Amino acid sequence: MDGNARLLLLQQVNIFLTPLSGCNGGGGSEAIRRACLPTPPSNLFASLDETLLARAEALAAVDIAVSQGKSHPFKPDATYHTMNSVPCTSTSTVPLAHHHHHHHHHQALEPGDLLDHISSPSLALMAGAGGAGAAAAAAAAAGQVAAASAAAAVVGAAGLASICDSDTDPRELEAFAERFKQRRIKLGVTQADVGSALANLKIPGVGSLSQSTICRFESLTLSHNNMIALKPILQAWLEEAEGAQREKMNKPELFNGGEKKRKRTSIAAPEKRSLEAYFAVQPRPSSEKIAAIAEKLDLKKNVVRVWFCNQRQKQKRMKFSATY
DNA sequence: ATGCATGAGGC
DNA sequence: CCTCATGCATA
Repeated sequence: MDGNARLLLLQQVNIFLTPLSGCNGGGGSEAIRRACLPTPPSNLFASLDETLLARAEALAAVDIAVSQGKSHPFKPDATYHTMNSVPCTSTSTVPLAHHHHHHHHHQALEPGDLLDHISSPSLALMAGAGGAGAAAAAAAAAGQVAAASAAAAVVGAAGLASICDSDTDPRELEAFAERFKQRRIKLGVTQADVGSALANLKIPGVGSLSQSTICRFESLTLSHNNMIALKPILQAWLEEAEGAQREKMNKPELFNGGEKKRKRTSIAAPEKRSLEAYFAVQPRPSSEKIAAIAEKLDLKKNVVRVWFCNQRQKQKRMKFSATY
């Protein structure tokens, strides 16, 4: 009962100061664009059945012995392509060196958490094709335009002059996220509150969001497109909330009825290490491999499949790397 | 704050 | 079955 309440309170208090949020790195035009890499001609892992799996597990074993710290230089660079060729007012052209905003972790760290970097450095493949479509759809739901421009780069000059969102730049997003959090806290509002309050904005196509999503926005652990899509919405809320701070935002969003407790299967550390090792070798295993892995680790196949999906998603998240 | 999950939209 | 945006349940 009040466990939740306490959690929320903790979240409100969990604030860290921003060292240099004021830096204006306007020259975001040189976004990182790692388009489709030359696909590995042939499947090097073709003969992978027992051998590689075994090796992966061996790696995992070694990893157990070696891994102590959680810090490592690996940065899963984001793979968003900024196909936005709109000549907006985004011309400060001051390519700053990207400082690494450090993503703070909370107090309770798990011992065997993620260490997705046992990988051979050669694999940095990303997909750019499916992203645009899905992003466009998602953006449509959120009432966005940025993704639309990406999906239809050709249409850009056609008839839509409304695509002047000069916020494709990670720096700007980071700065906004930071400001957002600060102001939100100043309003004495929790992430969960923000999420549900969004529905009150009555923006077509925009409903409520969860605490998770707000949190992820603030900590930049969303995809680039997702960040861009959410920014204007959250910005709208922020202004609304600050403007009407004198009022009582009564949000009687009541969900009644069915209790369908979803259960979260927890993958034990050893299994997780193995999965990570497999992932390093082959991020996208076939159905058969997944089945094999699942059996070895004594996990449900679907659990393994979802794990790989989530792992891939993680890799694509907003954790920028230097653009040097 | 994050791990595992669901579902929509696509090939 | 994948990717993506999101969320429930939890550490």
